[in-house]
Amino acid sequence: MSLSTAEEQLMQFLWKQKRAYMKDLIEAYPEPKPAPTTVATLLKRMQDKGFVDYEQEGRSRAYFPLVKKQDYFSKQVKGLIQNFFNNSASQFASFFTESTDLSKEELEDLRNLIEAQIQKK
Amino acid sequence: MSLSTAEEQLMQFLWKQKRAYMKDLIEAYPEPKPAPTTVATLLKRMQDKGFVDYEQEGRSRAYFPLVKKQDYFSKQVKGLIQNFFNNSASQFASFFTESTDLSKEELEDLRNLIEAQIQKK
DNA sequence: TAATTCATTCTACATTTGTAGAATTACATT
DNA sequence: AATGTAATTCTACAAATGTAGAATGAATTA
Repeated sequence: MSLSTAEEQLMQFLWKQKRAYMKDLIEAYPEPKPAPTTVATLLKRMQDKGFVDYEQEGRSRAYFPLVKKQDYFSKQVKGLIQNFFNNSASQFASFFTESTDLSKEELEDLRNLIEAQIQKK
Repeated sequence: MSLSTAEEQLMQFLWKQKRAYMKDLIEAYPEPKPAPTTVATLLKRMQDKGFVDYEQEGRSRAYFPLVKKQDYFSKQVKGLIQNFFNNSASQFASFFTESTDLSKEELEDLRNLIEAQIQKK
């Protein structure tokens, strides 16, 4: 089960805020903001899908993510690699570094990082 | 406009075959294969979305992709980077190399590749 | 206390997606 | 020519998604 586009957007706000009330979530949206009922529906569905939960806190609810952004993200990338690179992460990596326009500094940082990883092996 | 999951799967077959008849596409599916009408519907929708076209070839049609796999893929990655790394490709890259479990050889290949890119700048 | 505000639930409805039957057409084969 | 077979079009329908009004409840404030 995964998130739809609208749900994912909302999830982003939730990841950023860690814990949020309806009010905060609506505020996070750019204009034109959705109706509170819309957000409520999305939250409900996301809860059914197991991505968020809430804690009743006095009058209203404090919503929070159940899934870590990192984990969700990893799954996305894994999916992409599977679909487009026949599951080869390294093939993905080379395509990525070639097609993305990284600056010299960024490339150097990246090289150092990889260097460090090689050392570990 | 982007492809739905089912459409994307079909697109993968089309990218692999470059040019294909209905028959070939259905063959590409694993069991249980979808009904021909299902594939036809998907192709129609993909055509409306501008992702495929066909050439009438005698009795039947030769379908072919209008969008390159690379381009489509790039857009996907760009979207991910935007959503999860605030548009920083280098941040994405480091997260990627850390979280993916590349072998020593793969890492070395990657380093060399990056090294070569740095030289170019 | 009455009026206002905010969150939540219920209900609803249009659009998109996944899937395919029925009918039609056009060739392929007997 | 008669029949089988594959491709296409039309139609349909259930599920998922995007969006929100109406109603309700509860807290806030005038």
